[in-house]
Amino acid sequence: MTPLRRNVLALLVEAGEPVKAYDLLDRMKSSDKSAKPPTVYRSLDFLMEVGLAHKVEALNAYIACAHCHDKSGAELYICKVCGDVSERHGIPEPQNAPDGFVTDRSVVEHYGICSNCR
Amino acid sequence: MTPLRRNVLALLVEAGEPVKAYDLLDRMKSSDKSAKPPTVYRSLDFLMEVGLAHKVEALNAYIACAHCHDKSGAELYICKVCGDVSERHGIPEPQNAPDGFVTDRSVVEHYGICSNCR
DNA sequence: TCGGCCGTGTGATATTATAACATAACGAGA
DNA sequence: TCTCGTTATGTTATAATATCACACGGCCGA
Repeated sequence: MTPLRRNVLALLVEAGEPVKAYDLLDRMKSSDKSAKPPTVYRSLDFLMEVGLAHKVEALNAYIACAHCHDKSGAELYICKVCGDVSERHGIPEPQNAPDGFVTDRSVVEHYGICSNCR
Repeated sequence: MTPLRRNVLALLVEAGEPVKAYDLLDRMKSSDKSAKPPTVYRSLDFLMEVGLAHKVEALNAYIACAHCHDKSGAELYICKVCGDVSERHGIPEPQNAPDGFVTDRSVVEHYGICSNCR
């Protein structure tokens, strides 16, 4: 874990909600003016690789992993009002996969309204 | 259903696999040289609105809906080798949503290898 | 000490998507 | 018929997201 990557992770944790790559980049620039897109994308790739971050596919945004202990995919519940994300690990095996289909990676994102925002 | 939209749908159906918006645009250009990005994105938005197409979020690509009879979300099984997509409707309600969370829309995409490609 | 790998710096560019405004097509009602 | 409102489309530009390609430097093991 290098300082750069640690910094990106810290920014994600601090945000506590999905952050766009270029927002992250802007925040990095306050400490490191030389930050450029590859800087942030590389760090994000690394963090996702080791399971410390997830991409929220339907938002093109990134979050710190709230569990930090495995690299399997997570199931995300995303409030469209406040942006809050709840994360669940241990997605059940898909029940109705086509015959013989072997799943590597699942993207599961539920968009709705959380109890605080109703 | 206008000719433009019908054409976009036809191209999606013909492709039979996820297609990128700009690929679609290139194909549209063979019949309509004036096609531009908004042309294709508007048609896609419409088709998704009425349930005739889906966006594959993790690929930034679009497919014709194989069921064509409802506008609820679908569960997709996507072969990383051949690109084939199987679609399932009637996703079960999420089992482990946070208390009081009301889901509007679910994105469920499983990436793996289909039986033909093993 | 050298060679290789890994991480980072840097500039450019590719890809995906939308904004903003203009024009056309069409039907409902005066 | 006229004209108004609504919906669809045309057009230019630009925003937002992501990657490529190449250079450099540090670290570590042979």
